[in-house]
Amino acid sequence: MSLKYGVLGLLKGEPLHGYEVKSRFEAMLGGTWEVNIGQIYTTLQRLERDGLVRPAGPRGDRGKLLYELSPQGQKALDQWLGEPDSGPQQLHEDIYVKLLLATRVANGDLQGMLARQKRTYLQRLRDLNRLEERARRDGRLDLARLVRGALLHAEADLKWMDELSSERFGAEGARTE
Amino acid sequence: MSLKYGVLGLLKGEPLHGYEVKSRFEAMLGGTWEVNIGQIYTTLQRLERDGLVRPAGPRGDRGKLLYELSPQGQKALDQWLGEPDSGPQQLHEDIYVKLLLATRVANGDLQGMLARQKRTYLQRLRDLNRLEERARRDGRLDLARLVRGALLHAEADLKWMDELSSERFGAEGARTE
DNA sequence: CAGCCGATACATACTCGGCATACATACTGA
DNA sequence: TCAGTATGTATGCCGAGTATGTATCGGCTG
Repeated sequence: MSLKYGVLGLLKGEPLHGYEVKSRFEAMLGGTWEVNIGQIYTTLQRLERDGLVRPAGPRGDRGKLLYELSPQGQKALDQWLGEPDSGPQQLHEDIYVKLLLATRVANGDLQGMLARQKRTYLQRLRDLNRLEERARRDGRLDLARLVRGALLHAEADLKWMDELSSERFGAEGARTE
Repeated sequence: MSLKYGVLGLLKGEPLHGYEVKSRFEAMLGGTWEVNIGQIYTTLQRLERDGLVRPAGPRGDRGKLLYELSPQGQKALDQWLGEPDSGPQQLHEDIYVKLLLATRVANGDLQGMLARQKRTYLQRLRDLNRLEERARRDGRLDLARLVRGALLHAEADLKWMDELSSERFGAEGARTE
């Protein structure tokens, strides 16, 4: 999502060039997020266009161009950090649409779908647990905290699936016309 | 997110034109998702380009163009419904980046940030509860099920914030260089 | 009733940001 | 010299929003 502020945050403190922004960002996320390199550069260009970052000096070594935070960039970053994250609000996610369509279209195999979904979440739980363990082993407590959040989400999803699959489904409420 | 399959699913059974796809979609989501009209048409064009839908007859009334599902579209829809949703996997969300940056940049006001975030989630809980109640009153049990999922997520987020704010934070593990 | 007016049904075009692929080039170490 | 990595640019798709345009319909007013 918002590479934009990630980049701003990394630039706070020391100027970096594009490629290094990429590696710092990925390191910060503990390897859980491989950023596309092209995206970094377009993001930097847009940030420059909007006056939030600026080149710190002329191009160096092999075309390397250091960027630094402008005062406005500083301000924008602080503001973003200061306001709460609204998250992907509401029901704008694939799983919701899939559930709705499954009840009205594939009424037959809804239980199967729930079971598959459940298996998916279980797998995620396992992955996240391994990730958390690794983060702690590496002394990356900050990362472990993030993973903890993701774990809670996966557990919530699992619980949801359990609730759903213990309901008896009918076509109730699935009509819209 | 994936309007694409939402559109396919709505087209299953009866041909519709763009504007009506929009209203059906929004009705299906119980008014929690106002779709952009332009997006519907571009989505339909792309689906036609990819052979998943096709015009059902010539343009009618006032330029109205009915679309219907092609056999391939049918197949694509069934496949999508059959596979589990992978969800926004990993830690690619704003809140994670924000937390990381907050610990390493704004170490001072992390507790404040957590508190604000908690308030945001509480508000969401209230909103979702109202929404669920309304859905049940309207006999939209399918919708209520979705809202239940969103509620569980919000609760998980809240729990996460509680865990975090009862930790004592240091700069441990926040270094990457 | 004529005529106008605002709402809504219906569609297109344009723009921007996110994200991915592909490509180019220089350096560096085996 | 060959593989890999550091570093950057160009290009294109898709999601999503804004703006615009036309036809119809249900009024309200003179």
